[in-house]
Amino acid sequence: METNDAIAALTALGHAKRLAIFRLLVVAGPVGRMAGDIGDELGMPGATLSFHLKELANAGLITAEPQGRFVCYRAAFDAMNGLIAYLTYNCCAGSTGAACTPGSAICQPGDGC
Amino acid sequence: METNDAIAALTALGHAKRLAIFRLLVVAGPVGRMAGDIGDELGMPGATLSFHLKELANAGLITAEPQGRFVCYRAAFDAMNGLIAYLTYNCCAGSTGAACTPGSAICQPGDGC
DNA sequence: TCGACTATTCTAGTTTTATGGAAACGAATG
DNA sequence: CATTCGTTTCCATAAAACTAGAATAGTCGA
Repeated sequence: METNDAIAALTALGHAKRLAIFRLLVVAGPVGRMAGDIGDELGMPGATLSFHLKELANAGLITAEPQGRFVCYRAAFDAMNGLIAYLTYNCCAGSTGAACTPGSAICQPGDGC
Repeated sequence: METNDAIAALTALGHAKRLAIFRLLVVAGPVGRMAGDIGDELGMPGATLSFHLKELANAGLITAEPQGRFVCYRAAFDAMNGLIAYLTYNCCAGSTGAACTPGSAICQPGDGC
């Protein structure tokens, strides 16, 4: 992931509503969610939702697939992992000190963290 | 990490100069860098640098330690890892499908990725 | 105490981004 | 074809963020 892509992704995520949308899609997984479904769950007007969905799509963080009248949005997991890799790349100049354990904090429900 | 902390961190990082500062400090590791040192390397005026450093510090992404006339800035690795954990938490509702491998993309120089 | 040096705060002007009502668009349904 | 429904675009207003010169505050060496 290039610097400009990382900036675009971080800018897109640095907003309450967009982060909520993205998290919803991350949890939803590869199945994705319909646009209206997202709007209902997050309680935002269609115009506002569409604006933020476009921002996320432009940043490469989500993808849109029209299905008839509906549009299915999905998180772009490659982009998410690429962003994480960008943030932590060459952490502490590559040394493996205690402070630099990128990814060590990743956990899932039930992991006890 | 709470949602508001994550938003603050992502907003702070979603800016070219701040991301450059943060990456510099991530690579620098626990030793950190002096403020003027950062300004020299990134070529930005003192006032602008100070503004962005404060933003990053407010977001909890970096810490400042005055050392006489100088101020040493360091990346807050806990915050970085917490942010990554927030982004990927409960990915795909916890299933371990191929699309959902949070942290799998993390790599260091020489990893061949 | 003085002057040199480092860093921050003040301040104002410019630019960018967010919001949501209204209208328009496209696809399915009858 | 006409209608309905989900979604997007248009637009004007409102709000927030970026930038950097100038002034200020703290620290060190002489």
